[in-house]
Amino acid sequence: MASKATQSRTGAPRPYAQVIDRLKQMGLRPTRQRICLAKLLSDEGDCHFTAEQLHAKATGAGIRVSLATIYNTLHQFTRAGILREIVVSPNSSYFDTNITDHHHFYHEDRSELSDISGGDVVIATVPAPPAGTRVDRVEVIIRVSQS
Amino acid sequence: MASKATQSRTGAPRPYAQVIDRLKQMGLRPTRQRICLAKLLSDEGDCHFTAEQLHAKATGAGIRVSLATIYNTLHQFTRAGILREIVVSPNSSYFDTNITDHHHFYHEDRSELSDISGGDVVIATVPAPPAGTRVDRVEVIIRVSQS
DNA sequence: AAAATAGTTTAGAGTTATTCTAAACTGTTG
DNA sequence: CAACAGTTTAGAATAACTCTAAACTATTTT
Repeated sequence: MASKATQSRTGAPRPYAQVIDRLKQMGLRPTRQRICLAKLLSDEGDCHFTAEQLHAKATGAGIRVSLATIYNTLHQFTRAGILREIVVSPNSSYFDTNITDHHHFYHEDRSELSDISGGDVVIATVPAPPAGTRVDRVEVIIRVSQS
Repeated sequence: MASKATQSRTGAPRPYAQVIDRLKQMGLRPTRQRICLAKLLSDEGDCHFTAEQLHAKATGAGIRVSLATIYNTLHQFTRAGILREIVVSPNSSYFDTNITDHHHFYHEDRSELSDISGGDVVIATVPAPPAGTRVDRVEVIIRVSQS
């Protein structure tokens, strides 16, 4: 029999079960806010957003959650590896639901990120990291603007 | 005979002449603050710093300049192309006196940038920019930390 | 299933980096 | 050197977070 979390007694589908399990796996108590945000993000598909933008979208979707919780949750999700933080603008931090290895275009005039699909950036040569350090990640950002 | 700006009547060396000429070329009035900052930066050689750091260094060197002017000047110099802004940390913006084509290591634990020399990063494939846009710059940041 | 516990959320205050404002100042031009 | 236009600056303002401590809620214990 399926676990209590993934299937109800009645066998009816439980839309939040997967998300709840995932939160538990990452050691986060499945609170209403975290469940709703995780669901919102997983339903959305690959996307990029700032804390403010997520707050607006959550609020618009009827989720009552404070901006402080948005920030906490974004950082927790990032630490847990289900979100990536991308630093491209001095004005605010972006988060990305696509956690596969990939790079970005940054549209300077629209302040928007878009993914560069899979193997479209190939780095032929990577220098050795300075002595005593290891590489955490290689980031490529292609800044573009209206032509 | 050399221009008034680059050589004095007596033929004595004028340490600020070059810097003054450069400021004029970029359409900026050569004020005491701009002259001193430009001199400080050109004497320093390749380096990376935040606004606060430059302000501290200027103040330490006896240059009386406000933080607001540091910010103004950094942006003017960046617009003029003699400085590059590098966005790597959500906490503050960095500037780079090395304006040649190159990339960076970012030391996450020390919050410090270092240059990756010339051809040490080779990008084999660059995707076409999205329709209607042109590429302003390709940035590679290799994030490293103590190993 | 109530009580106890421990982890969460939140409003609002606090912080930090940066920008704005408007008054004082200074380089340039006539 | 006067007049003008561009600069600088102190201090206020803003924006994006982060912190705090009180209220809340999921989980565990009884």
